[in-house]
Amino acid sequence: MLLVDLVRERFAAALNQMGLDGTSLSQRVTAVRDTQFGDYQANLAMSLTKQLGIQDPMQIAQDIVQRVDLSGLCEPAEIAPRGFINLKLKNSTISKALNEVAQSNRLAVHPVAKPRTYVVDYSSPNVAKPMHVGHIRSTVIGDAIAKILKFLGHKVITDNHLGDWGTQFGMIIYGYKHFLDPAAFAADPVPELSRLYRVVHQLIDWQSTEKELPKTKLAVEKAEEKLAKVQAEFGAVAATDKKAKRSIEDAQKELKNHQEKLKKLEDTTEARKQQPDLSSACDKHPDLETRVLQETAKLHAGDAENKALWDQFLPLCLESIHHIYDRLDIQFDMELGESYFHNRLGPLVQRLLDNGMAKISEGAVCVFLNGFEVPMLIRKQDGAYLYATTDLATIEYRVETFKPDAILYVVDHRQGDHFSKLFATAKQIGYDQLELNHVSFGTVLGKDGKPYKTRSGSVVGLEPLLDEAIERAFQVVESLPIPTEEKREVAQTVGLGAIKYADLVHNRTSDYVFDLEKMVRLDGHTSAYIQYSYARTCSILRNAGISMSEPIAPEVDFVLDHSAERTLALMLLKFEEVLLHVTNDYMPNLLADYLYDVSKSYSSFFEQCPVIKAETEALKQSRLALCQLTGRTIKQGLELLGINVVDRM
RNA sequence: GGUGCCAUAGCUCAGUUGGAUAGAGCAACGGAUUUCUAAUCCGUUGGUCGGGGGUUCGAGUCCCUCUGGCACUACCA
Repeated sequence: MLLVDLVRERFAAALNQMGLDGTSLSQRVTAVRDTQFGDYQANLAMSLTKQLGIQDPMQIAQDIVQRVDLSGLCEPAEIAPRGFINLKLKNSTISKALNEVAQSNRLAVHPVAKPRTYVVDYSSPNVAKPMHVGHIRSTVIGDAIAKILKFLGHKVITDNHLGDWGTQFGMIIYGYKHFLDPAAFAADPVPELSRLYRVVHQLIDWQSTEKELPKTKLAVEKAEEKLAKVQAEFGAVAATDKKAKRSIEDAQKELKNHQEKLKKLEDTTEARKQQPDLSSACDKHPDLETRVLQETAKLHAGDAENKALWDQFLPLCLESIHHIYDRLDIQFDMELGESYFHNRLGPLVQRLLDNGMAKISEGAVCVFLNGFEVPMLIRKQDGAYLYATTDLATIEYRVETFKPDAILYVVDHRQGDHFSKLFATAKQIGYDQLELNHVSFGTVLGKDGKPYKTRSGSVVGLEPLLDEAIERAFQVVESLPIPTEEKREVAQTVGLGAIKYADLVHNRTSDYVFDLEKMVRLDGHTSAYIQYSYARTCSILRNAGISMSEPIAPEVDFVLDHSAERTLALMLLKFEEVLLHVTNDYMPNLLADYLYDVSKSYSSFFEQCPVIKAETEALKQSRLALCQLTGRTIKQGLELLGINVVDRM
């Protein structure tokens, strides 16, 4: 049981005596914000003045404190101005709780009383496209959430819902048929497939630029005219009339937007001139986007040639992305891509038509939703199925197969609209008991505050980033007096941890600026600092001849006289609460923050409290046990974030 | 046009169901080293929490409004 709940129980009993709802009110006993006030605070009195008809919150606080029995748990409660009740745990309470943690092989984190079944859908890249920095977030956040849920005793199925059936395959199939470099393909097929993807993508981009250019020029002209008109009409009164001023500003803004777009298109046109070969290919393959869609449609329709190419390409692509997952040390329970659900789409749509859930509108099959202006399209006019169709079929499959209580989609926030419609559709067609949750996250930005791209505008590949992080870590480790082989291992662990931690420590809903230099800096708020703290716990235990895994005694009498000892001890006891808190709203950054706090508390303890040279044997035992518990907590916590530790670094 | 998200220290970011004097890291400055790992610790400087209004005993947090930014906006995924 959580320490805070022990305290709450005592308050609940006292509040019940007063004729109040103790169970719910006692939730207002929480850890203090500011440790100068103690360990816990009860913010009850000031909110009960009306209910109790007593004006003075201090008097209510008095009443509560007189009734609450904290014996054997806390020091006598103190009442502070404005009715705060401040609590301090008895050191014996902390010592007892620490012993429970020490004797437990899971740090006294209890399996949840009501385990749920979760399907966690994360990473889910399009396999034919090269993986880039944007894929880190889904992968790392999803992995951490799944591990934490599992550790808490939930049943968790992780699924990498690969994009292996979409337009991108039409693109590489088309590229393969027209732009293949056979020698390159024979030598190493995956880079050649990536190149084909990029070529086709480039040509399509150029063609849409061609189309957009005249339109945009026209739009700029129109915006200029509009601005002139508005200025003529309102210019004279703009200084005094807010509305007039606003009209002019809007017109200016509109013009600026169109001008910027035009500039971009012109730049693209200019860049195209630098590549005459590709440019002429562009002319030879007009309306490429349609051609690509046709190749995709043929694949979906079972065309023998395209299916054979797909069968040839897919294993190659999978091998390539698995190589990255191996490096990231990420495993999935399943990898059922979109292609897996292909055969379910037709029957699903037919069933929804038959039972009246879906209707045909303008030749497309739609599910009309309450609260949404536009319906969910599940089959196009041309008979092709959509992303949404696959998603519904996937829900259907998951419910049939796993009977989950919840499905989590760890996908970036730009797909929020899609998911709210998807979930509404699912609910409407009968999945109303299922928690469908879009665990969304923000965009990875470059230092310019725009989505992270290279200078030339292409996305940044994932592997070079991993290489660089590991290389930088290696440079730091270089001087350590350990074998080269071990240095490599340390660099690997530290470099990878740096990238994962930097991603996890940010609130997932925020955009964040990707700054490799900062995250591998190895000081400040980084994983290296936490890993270093772990290595220091190992070092002390090593010097004392004690193992990390075995409890050092059946029972330790923890000495908590030094404030650094006490702070560290309380920090260690918060582990379970933090994990539960993480799963409340699927926020792994709370665990990342916690581990940093543990490390800071440990560093402070390390500076001030000699362990092996402690004044007495009893003190030494107590401090050794604190080191061991710190090490175990950090190791377990980082593991739940998908980050490893090393014994020395 | 509509919908959603965001705005906190010079920079990058935290901030729990609304709680006491708003935090961390980096940067800047000043200290600590006969070391159980200095990849460390201790201290100083730094804020009208975008503006205004409201609810509340109490608002960075909830509501309204304005400003600024981003995203999404049915036959792509």
